[in-house]
Amino acid sequence: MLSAPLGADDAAELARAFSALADPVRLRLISMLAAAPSGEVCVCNFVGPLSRSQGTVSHHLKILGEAGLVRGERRGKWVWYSLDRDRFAALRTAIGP
Amino acid sequence: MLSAPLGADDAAELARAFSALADPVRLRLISMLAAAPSGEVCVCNFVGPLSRSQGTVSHHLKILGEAGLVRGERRGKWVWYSLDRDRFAALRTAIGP
DNA sequence: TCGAAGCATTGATACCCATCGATACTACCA
DNA sequence: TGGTAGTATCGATGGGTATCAATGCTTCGA
Repeated sequence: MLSAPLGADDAAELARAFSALADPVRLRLISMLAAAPSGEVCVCNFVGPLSRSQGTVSHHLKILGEAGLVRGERRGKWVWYSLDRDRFAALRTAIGP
Repeated sequence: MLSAPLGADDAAELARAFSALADPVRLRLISMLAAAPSGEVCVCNFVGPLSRSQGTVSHHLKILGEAGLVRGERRGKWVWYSLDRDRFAALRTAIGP
């Protein structure tokens, strides 16, 4: 983006990606995932620290998943989420040299 | 963000910055500024290519300015806008290693 | 001094989204 | 086969925002 003009379609797609980062709850979800030693956090471990209902947390995780920033894996009753660091790298180059 | 947990206040501030990038019109404003040889573009040169009213363009430039991503300088009847590349570098490190 | 051009601001409107409570779905266990 | 716990989805609601037309403000030239 910082090195070439942007068409309307490309701009819309990139805007959707940044929209996923434009919420404090989602940024905290990401930072908690980044700080987890195992790289994974189960949904039940998000609800308390974020002071949001379980439904709201699930909603945010879905948005991050649709943006390709996180992915979830079901193991038994729990769903464990982790970051897709390649996706973050791609976004970083979009606003970088 | 990818290397440390995020408090509620820090998350809110970072979310405001990404909110400024979460709009296709603003992303195109940024890319037009980045592509300009002189690094500057006057407001009147944004209106046509973006297919938005002058008031709407001014609105978006204000939001980008409040986010610290662009700044405007009045010269005569015209206001010339340019990027703050340091601000972009700061955002880049927020989502990177 | 007056008019015109460039830009910013305002008020109104339509649309999107974060949030919650309630409910449905899935997996495990007795 | 129920019952329970974890997760996802749904419907409703309040707040935010992109957009435009209209208006106000600033600067320059006649």
